[in-house]
Order: sequence, then structure tokens, then C-alpha cells
Amino acid sequence: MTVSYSFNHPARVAEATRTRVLETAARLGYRPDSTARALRSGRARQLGVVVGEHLSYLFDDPQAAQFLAGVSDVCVEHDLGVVLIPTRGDHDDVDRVLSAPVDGYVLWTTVIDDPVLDAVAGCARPAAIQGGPAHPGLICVGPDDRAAAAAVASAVPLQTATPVVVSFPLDRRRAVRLLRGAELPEDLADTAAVPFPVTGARLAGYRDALTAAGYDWDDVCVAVVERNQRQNGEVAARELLAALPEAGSLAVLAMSDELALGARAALTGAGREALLTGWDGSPEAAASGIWSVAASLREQGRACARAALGDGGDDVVRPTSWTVIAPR
Amino acid sequence: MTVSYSFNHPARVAEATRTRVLETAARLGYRPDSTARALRSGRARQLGVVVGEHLSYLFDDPQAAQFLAGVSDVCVEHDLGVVLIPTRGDHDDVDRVLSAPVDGYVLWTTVIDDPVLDAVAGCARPAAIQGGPAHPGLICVGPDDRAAAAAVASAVPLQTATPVVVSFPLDRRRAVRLLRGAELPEDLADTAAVPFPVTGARLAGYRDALTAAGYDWDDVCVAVVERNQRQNGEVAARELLAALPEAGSLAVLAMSDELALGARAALTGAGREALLTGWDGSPEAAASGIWSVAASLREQGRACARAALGDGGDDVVRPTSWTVIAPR
DNA sequence: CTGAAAGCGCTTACAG
DNA sequence: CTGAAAGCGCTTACAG
Repeated sequence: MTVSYSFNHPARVAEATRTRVLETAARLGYRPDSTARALRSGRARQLGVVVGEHLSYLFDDPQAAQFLAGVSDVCVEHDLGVVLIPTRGDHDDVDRVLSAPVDGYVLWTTVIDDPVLDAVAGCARPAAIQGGPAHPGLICVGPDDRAAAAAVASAVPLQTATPVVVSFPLDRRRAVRLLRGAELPEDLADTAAVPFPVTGARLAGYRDALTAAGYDWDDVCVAVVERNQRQNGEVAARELLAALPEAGSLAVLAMSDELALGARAALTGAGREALLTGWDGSPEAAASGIWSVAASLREQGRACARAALGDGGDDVVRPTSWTVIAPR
Repeated sequence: MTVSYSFNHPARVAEATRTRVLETAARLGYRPDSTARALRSGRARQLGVVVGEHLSYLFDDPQAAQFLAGVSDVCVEHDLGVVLIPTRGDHDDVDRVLSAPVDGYVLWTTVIDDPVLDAVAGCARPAAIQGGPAHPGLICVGPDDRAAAAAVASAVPLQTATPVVVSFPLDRRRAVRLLRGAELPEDLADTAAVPFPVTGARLAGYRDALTAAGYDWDDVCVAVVERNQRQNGEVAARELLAALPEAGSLAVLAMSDELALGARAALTGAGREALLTGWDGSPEAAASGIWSVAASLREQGRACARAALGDGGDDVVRPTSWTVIAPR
């Protein structure tokens, strides 16, 4: 059809014909049907954003919002639609995800043993996942958590204080525990031993920094919290204080600003001095004397979208930038 | 094809045949292609959410996030995809919106003179818009702003204080002004006179309440701000104080909690007592002695999605619930 | 109860 | 430079 050529390959049609076609189309309100176009071309021109568990969580979390904004930056640029695909934890999640008319997937906050992970990794469409877990068939986008954890821990004067760690859960059982480095798996990157890869990588980074500073990781106290909320940080700090009654000031390496702020409240309440590191680069942490790591989730969203478009190489891991933020 | 019947009309196929088809499909990883299905059936099974101006704004605004969560509630329930359609203010916005493979539209924060509004209203697909403006061809979803404004204004003891209004802009010129009720259009619902319909409706509600309380609207001071930010409320309050040096305590009817909080800061700074009303039901307002109106944006999102699905009647306006929140 | 046929609206080699 | 033909993967009357 000459009309089709006029829209898609203007050079192949005589100028006059093309003008006539386009004008008539405008007058008639005709425009190519995107569904038919998608069927014929095999490209839906849409990217699917798979959101673990409840979609509403995505919208309650400002970090997630930044991530999604990054995804949509790239999609606007390439004139692609963004389709939100919530998973419910049903068995038909896999079906819904694979049935979606999209050219690639961006995965957000999916648990490691989610069957959707295997399904998406195994399908023909490119897929990127924010923050891991690394998975054959998925491009893993995110900061190098281990390096960033080591850097933020090294930013504080470790020599002057007893280092302790306030850690995210190791796995989805989310058991609250207080243990020593020796009780943790040797290989923290082994997702069989530490199913939450972000937790493992950050623990490894803290270990790197503490070992370099002359501490024996085996003796370091690690408080594992259930969730990333301020009060969990408070409880963890109290337990650490109880476990280390003799220690002087503490250097608390916490995996989030929220946890660090909670720990700080508990320590201040107990009249104890402490150096603290968190994560996420929140203004409140910086204002509260807490070192932090800032990694732009918007940038990660952009990187995920590009990967899910099949742009760029076939690298399995795409590191994104991060910086250590000193308190002000 | 028997396969098609097995998936879509199981009753029309013998039990044994169907089982065999489904098992084979599962083994082969076959599932119906949604694009082909959409082409054939004429239904994309997707809803488009048209987001005015920049998509990233959507994600910076927690209210918007709630709205989107409401839309996705309904879409999950009906197994529909949610496609985000950002508009850029280009001339090809209309084209992009109309080209999207969706069965209906939900419009969010679109300005009244947006050509997308006419385009969407004029197309065959059902469309709903949050908060207005009312537009032929669009289903308008939102609380009754006029009634809610009257209710929140009436909730404060108006007799004991001089009432003043801190208003959103009347139009997209967003001129900062200080005027009297008499200078405002008589018909506040006339979108030619007051292009921002929410502003007009709330002004009308305040007028209702003040008139009922025995005040002459013509004399009431109305400060119009440029944007909905705290500092704009502060500036407005200072101007009101300057304009009403003789007045005792004020009753400030502000169109948002942010504006009310700003006004409160300015008045407290000037050592003045004030009763205040805001809008949005924020915890901070409630904790600061400010009456407010809470209207669930999640509920509005749900209502928009249902309307955009073509569910329900052909009513042009779908009021959603609201409540006046007293400070605690 | 099952299967062959038409057609949804496009795009792309291909022939004129 | 322009147009007739096949086919993307479905669904749905229709015939067997």
C-alpha cells in the first residue's frame, strides 16, 4: 500500500503522492493501527515493568518512583509505551507476564525465588533487573554494592570506634538475629547461602573495609533486622549495646539511612557516641551526621530500560554510578 | 481452531480434547499471542493513563501515586494492562495518545486547553478525567469540590474571625493577586472566566459558606498564589495581614494543606492567632490545628479506571467521597 | 464435537 | 514510482 509507504518509508513515495496521502489521512483522522502494526512487525513497541508483589508499593516508595521515572525517560525518548505488570504471587503471574505484548522486561523488587524470574530469563525477550539477583538470561543493573559498602565504611574513622553492622535480612524468612561475622557464610555472594544478593554484597563490602582496617570479621557483631524501618534500627542498636557493654563508642554500618537513623536514636537515647553509615543518600541522614551512599535510581531505571530494549552489548552486569555522601 | 476454543470457550470442546490441547500447550510453552488477539477482537485489554506534562512529576507526587495505584487496582482485577502515556506538550502528543493500543483513557493533571483533551473526548474510546475539567465526551471523576469547600469552611467557627481566602491560580497565567470577592467572576463555574475548574468550584464553596455565615463575599479578601507550595502560602498570608491591619484574628481558607501551613507559619511569626483550613488531609495539617478535606485519590483512580472501561452508566460526572478532617 | 475459511489492519518483498 | 498479494496469529461464524 502506498499509504503504508507514505507513513513508514517516505522516501519511496513521490513527494506529491505522499503529501496527498498524509493530508487525506489527517482529514479523515486516519492513523496506522498500532496493534496491526505490532502483529505484522513483531514488535509491540512497549516495555513491560514487572513489579513484585503489590503495585501500590511501587507508588508508596519514592525510590521506586524515581526508578520508574528513569524507565519512562528512555521510553519517551524511543517513543515506546510503558506497561506496568504487577505480580500477585499467584501461579498465573508467569502467564500474565509472558502474555504481555511487550518487547522487553524491566524487573523491580522481585524476590530471588520468584518463578517469574526464570520465566522471563528463559523467554526470547531481553530483560533487565534492578539490583540483581544475577540470573542467567537477565541483565543485572545496579551499583556495585560491595564496592560501595566498602567505600562508605572506609569513609568513617574506623580506628576510633568498635565497628558493628546493622544488616538487612539474609533471606525472605527475615529472621531477626544477632550474630558474629564468623557465623555468616564464608562466601557472601553465594545466593544459596544468602538469597538476598544486595545483603550479601554489602556485607562483603563491610567485611572488606573492616578487614583492611585491621579488624577480624569473625568477631564483628552483625544485627539482622526484619524490615527496613526506623524502629528496626532502634531495636537492633539496643541489642548491639546489650551485647557489647564494654565497648566504647560504636561505628554502626547500617544498610539504609532509615536503619541508621533508628540506631542513632537508640544510641543517643542511651547517651552513647557513635559514628554511623547508612545508605540511600537521604537529606535527613546527611543532616544527622550519617555517612551514606547515593545511587541514582533514576539512572538505574534508564539503564534497565536500555538493556530491556536490547540496546548495548550482551554484558550480564551493568554497573551504575554511586557516591559516598559525607554528612554536613 | 480447536486450540482457540480450548482457551476461550472451554465448554465448546470435549473435556478430553481440551485437556490434551492445554497440556500440549503447556509442554510447548505455547500461549495465545495477545497482539493477534487484540487485532482480531478489537480490544487491546489495556488502559492508557495520560499524564500531563512530565511523567516524572507523576512519580514525585505521592497523591499522584495513590491515584495510579487506584487505577491499577481495577486493572489488576480485570486483568488489563496499564500503559503510561506521557504528554510532552508537543504537537504530536495527540497522535501518540490516539495511537496507543488501549481500550480507554484515564487523564491526570491535564490543563484545560490541552488539545489532547479534545482529541481523547472526540475519539470512540471511553475516557475519564480526574478532577475535571468537565468536557463533552469525558467522564469527570472527583469529589464535589464546591460542597467540600463549603463544608470545611463551615467546620471552623467563622463568627469569631475575619475570613480570608488563599486561592490556587485561576488560570495558567498564574498571576499573583490580592483581590476582593467582588472582583471575581459572578459565575465561578464558568471555565471561560475561571479556567481552572477546581479553583472555581472551591471558591464557590467558600462563598457559599461565608454567605451562609452572614459575610458579604464582595468584601472578602482573596489572595491568589502562583503555585501550591508552602512559601506561596506564607507570602499570601503576609499580604493579607498588610491588607487587613485592623482585623483581629483571621480565618484562613486555603486551598491546600501546604498553603495553609505556609500561612500559619507567617501568621505565627507575626504573633497573630488564626483559624485555618486546608485541603488534602495531610497528617501535618491535622497536627498543626488545620481543618482539611480528605478525598481518596486511590478511590478516584478506581473510579476513573472503571469509567474508562466503559463500565457503569453514561453519567458525565462521577462524584467520589470526601470528608472534613478536624485537627487533633 | 471438530476443523476449514475468512478477515482484523498492517508491512514488505515483488511485479508492473 | 505505484499497486496487487501474501501473511503476521488470532477468533468466530459456518459446515461437516
